Amino acid sequence: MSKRTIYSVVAILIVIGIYGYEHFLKEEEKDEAVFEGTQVKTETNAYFLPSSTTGQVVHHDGYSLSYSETHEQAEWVAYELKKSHLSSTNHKRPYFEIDEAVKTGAAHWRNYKNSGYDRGHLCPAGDRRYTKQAHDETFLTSNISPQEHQFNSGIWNTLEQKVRYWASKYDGVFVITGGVLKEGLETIGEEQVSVPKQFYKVLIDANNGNPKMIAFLMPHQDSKKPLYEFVVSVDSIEKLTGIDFFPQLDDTIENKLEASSSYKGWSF
DNA sequence: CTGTAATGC
DNA sequence: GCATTACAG
Repeated sequence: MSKRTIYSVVAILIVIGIYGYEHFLKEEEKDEAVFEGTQVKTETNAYFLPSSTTGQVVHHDGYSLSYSETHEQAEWVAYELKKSHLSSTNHKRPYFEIDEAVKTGAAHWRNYKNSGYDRGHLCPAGDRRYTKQAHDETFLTSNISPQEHQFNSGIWNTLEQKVRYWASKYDGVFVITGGVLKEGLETIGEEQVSVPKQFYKVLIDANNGNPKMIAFLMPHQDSKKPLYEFVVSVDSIEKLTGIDFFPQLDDTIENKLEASSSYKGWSF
């Protein structure tokens, strides 16, 4: 073969490659549009996604998030915890990585180094133990918030374990969680990652015809109080954060469920 | 479970 | 930077 022929073949291959790659990207986008738009709750984790106040929603395989560039962390992380997700498999802790899907640039883990605060998971690693891939995916810096170790390993951990208990008991729950982000918070690191003064968790169990919700709001400090002392209405968290939870629900149902601060139906 | 830190290559 | 080990609530 002459050099010229080889060059031609290479050129053609590159063109085919670029075309194929773009075609592939379009297919991906199309899938996602269908996924977010019309598909209902059977398989999707998009169905219960809250509104974003930042305009930057990122989807991963195991969870979705809305990233706040000003606070260098997610304003919410949302995921479904199915009963089938619960696993006792042990995985080695990987290193935290910058979430490349966050286009404004997610924070580096060095911001947390020697800050005195934990890299506190929002979507807990313990909820994604069913595969190594799902587990490791929680170690993105878009999925963490600075937390006091006493809080993280204390009452927050207790709440996360209670969520796993409910996921098992009610055959799955949908979880939305994050820190309450406001102006003027203490920050850590060069990138100024905000340290929330409160953390929230909102749950919905919609596995039968009678959906139920529960929401928790916790001060950023450990506590010996029982978990139910931290139950609040979803409405109050919406007011605090500006996030609209469950906008896809029928308004009548949404209004009724979100106004309630009762934990009837959730066994502690 | 939730994590940090020290050490060695 | 990565791997291993030790430690703490």
